[in-house]
Amino acid sequence: MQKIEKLLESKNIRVTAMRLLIYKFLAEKQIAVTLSDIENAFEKADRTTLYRTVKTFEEKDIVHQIDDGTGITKYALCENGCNCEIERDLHLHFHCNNCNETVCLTEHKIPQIKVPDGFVSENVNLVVKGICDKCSGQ
Amino acid sequence: MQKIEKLLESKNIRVTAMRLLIYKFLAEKQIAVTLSDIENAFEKADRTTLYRTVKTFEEKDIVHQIDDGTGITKYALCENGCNCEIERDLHLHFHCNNCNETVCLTEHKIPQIKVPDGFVSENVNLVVKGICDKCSGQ
DNA sequence: AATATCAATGCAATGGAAGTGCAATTACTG
DNA sequence: CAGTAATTGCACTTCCATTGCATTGATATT
Repeated sequence: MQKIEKLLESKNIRVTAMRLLIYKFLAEKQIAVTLSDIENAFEKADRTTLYRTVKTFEEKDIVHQIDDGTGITKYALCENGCNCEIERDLHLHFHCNNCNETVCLTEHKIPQIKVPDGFVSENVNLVVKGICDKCSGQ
Repeated sequence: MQKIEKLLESKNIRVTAMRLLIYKFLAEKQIAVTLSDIENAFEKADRTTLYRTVKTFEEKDIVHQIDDGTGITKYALCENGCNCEIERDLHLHFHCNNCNETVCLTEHKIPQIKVPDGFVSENVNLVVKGICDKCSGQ
């Protein structure tokens, strides 16, 4: 618990009750969550606060944004080998068409993508869609 | 010009002036366009009509949708080796962070993506971001 | 401990994109 | 040419993202 406070301090953002709660919520979830998910979990809090908290986390590389093609932005903690700061580009996400959940497959590296001459690759967003392990009955 | 009519007929959708114009517009553009782009090009026409026309094209595999991470859905014609019908999944798109344009790199194949056991991959969306050939001064 | 300062929060409102219902119009069929 | 079905235009709604401003809360200084 102290660990979260240390983390926030190391990122130079103030430690508040709200931020601790939201961080904990994200940490408990193993999947990427939408703002609505967070809203539902903290009905007492204001949407804007949650929004700005997540945005702050994003700026400070505490969470990263995921665009899984559902049209709704999702967020997930930058840990478990995510290494946003170092290789902030190689995001591999899996979106389940059945349960609609999106998970980060951080342990699976993205193969090198070749682009034509004249193009400069700075960043890769890769979303694989299909059926996740839970839904495939496995 | 007759070619477009033939195409529409072969897809079993009616040939209308609107559809011919929108198709021509998409064909002229070498990049993926948003609904707003189309709106700006056809200011006399109604948003809804344009929206539904594109949706119809999408259903009939005349255009495909692109989610390049800008949060706004883009569309591009399914030609030049796109082969939506056959391998409707292997979309490689390049989004330029400078000019904000998105192009289809259909000639560049996506390498095989491995997913963990229990996950079933049905579909892959890959967007590479960076600087395009026009903007790199090349 | 009181206060000044700046950040964080809550409320209200806005904007943009996506989507729907319905009436009017247009295209095809016989 | 009439009838049917699809297409178009208008109005409206919904949902998510975002901003302005006043208020509350936290940190630093005295």
